[in-house]
Amino acid sequence: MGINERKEREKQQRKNDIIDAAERLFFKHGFENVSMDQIARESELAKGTLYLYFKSREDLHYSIVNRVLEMLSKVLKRDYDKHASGAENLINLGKSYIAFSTQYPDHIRAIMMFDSSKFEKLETNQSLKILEPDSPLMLLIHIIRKGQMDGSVRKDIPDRELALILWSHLASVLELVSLRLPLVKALEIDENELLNKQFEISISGVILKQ
Amino acid sequence: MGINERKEREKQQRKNDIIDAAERLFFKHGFENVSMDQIARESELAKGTLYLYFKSREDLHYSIVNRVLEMLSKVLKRDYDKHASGAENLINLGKSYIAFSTQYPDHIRAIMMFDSSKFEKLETNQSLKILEPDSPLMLLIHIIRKGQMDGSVRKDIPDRELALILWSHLASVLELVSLRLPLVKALEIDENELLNKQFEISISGVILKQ
DNA sequence: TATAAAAATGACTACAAGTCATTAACTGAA
DNA sequence: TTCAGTTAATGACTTGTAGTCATTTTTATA
Repeated sequence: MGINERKEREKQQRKNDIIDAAERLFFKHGFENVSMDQIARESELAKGTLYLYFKSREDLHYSIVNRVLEMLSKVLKRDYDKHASGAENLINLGKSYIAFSTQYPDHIRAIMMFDSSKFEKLETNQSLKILEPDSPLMLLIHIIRKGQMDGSVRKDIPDRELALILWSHLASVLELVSLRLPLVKALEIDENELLNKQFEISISGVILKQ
Repeated sequence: MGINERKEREKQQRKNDIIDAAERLFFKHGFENVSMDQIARESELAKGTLYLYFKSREDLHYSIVNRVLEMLSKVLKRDYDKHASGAENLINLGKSYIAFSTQYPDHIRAIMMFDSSKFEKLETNQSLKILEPDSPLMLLIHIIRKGQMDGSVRKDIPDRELALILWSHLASVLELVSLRLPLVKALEIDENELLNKQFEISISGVILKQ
C-alpha cells in the first residue's frame, strides 16, 4: 500500500510545516503574542485545519518543545563518550546543554515558556515523551547509573532522583537567564558566569573525587 | 487630616479583601480556571472596581504572590539566628522554606504558577519587590555574605550570585513537586525525599567543612 | 442643602480559542 | 471516464473572558 504510506508522510510533513510556521512567529513575537489565526495565515491554512493536526494551542506549543528536545537529545548523544567515566560524561552533558542554550536561546525560551500544568490539553501520548528512552532525561539517568557503577558518582541517592535534581537545577538557572534576565541584570550578575557556577555547584555535590 | 488616613486605610482594606477573595477561588479551582467575573462576584464588587485596584489580572495574581512572599519572609526572619554561623543560618533557612512549602502547598503553588514573563502587565513598582531589603532573596544574600565573612561559606562566588543559584535550585524542585508531581510519581520518587536530597546537594556545594 | 470629587457600576468592546456544517480534493471501482 | 465514498480543508460562528468607560452612586465639603 504505497498510497497510505505517502499519505502518512504528507500528514507528517504538513504537521511539520505548521510547527515551522508557529516557530517562526513564536521566535519573532513571543508565544504569548501569537494567535492561532496568525499561525493559520503564516502556514497558509485555515484555522480549522490546525485543529486537525493539533488538539489545542498548547498541544502545538508542546510539539515545538518536543522538537527542541529531540534536537537537544541528538546533541547530547553525539557528545556522549562511551569510554569515559560516568562523572566525565555528566560534566560533558552539562557543558553540551549549556552550549546548546547559548547557541539556540530562542529554542530554550520555547521550552522554558511551556507551562507543564497544561498537560491535560495535550494529545494523550505527548506528555509522556520525557519518559521515552531517547529523551535527555533518560540519557542523564543512564549516565548517572553508569557513574554509580564505576564509582565516580555518589550512590546514596537513586539514579532517577539524582537525574531529576540535576536536570531541574540546570533548567532553573537557564530559565532565570532566558526569562528573567532583568532580575539577573538588576543584581549585576553576568549570565554566563551564573550558568557555569551553578553547574559547578550542583555537579560538585554529586560526583566523587577520586 | 484624619479622613484621608481613614480613606487610605479603607482602600488598602478593600485591596486586601479582593486578594482574599481571589485567593480563595484560586486555591479552590486553580488560577487558570478563575475569571475576573468570578473574582468580582466572590468579592461582592463589580468587575470594573477590580481594575481600580489592580492594573490587570496578572497584577492581581502577583499581589497574591507578593503576600505569600511576605508571609515566607516573616517565617524565615523568625528562624534567623543572629548568633549562629552563616552556614548554619543557610541550612536553617532552607529547612524553613521546605517546611513552609509543606505547610502551605497552595501558597507555594500560587508562587510557582506566576509567569514572570508578564512583568510588564504589573503596576510599575510591583516587579521590583523581590529586590527590596525585606524580601527572602535579600535575606538569603545577607546570610551568605555573613557566611563568607565568618568563613563557613565559599568566597569564590559573589554573594548575590550564590544566593540566586541556591534560590532557583530550591525553587525548581519545589516547582517540580508542586506543579509536576505526576512526573515525579512516574519516576517512582518520593517528593519529600527529593526535596531534602536536592537541598543537601546544593548546600554541600556551597558551605565549607570546618 | 447644593456642589464637587471620589468610588463603584455593569453593559459593552475587542479579541482569541475552539467547533462544525459545508465544500473541495482525492481514490478506487465500475 | 465517471461517480460514489472517503478524507482533508475551510471559515463563519459560538463561547468565553480581559479590559474599558460613560453613567450612577456615595461621600466630603462649603
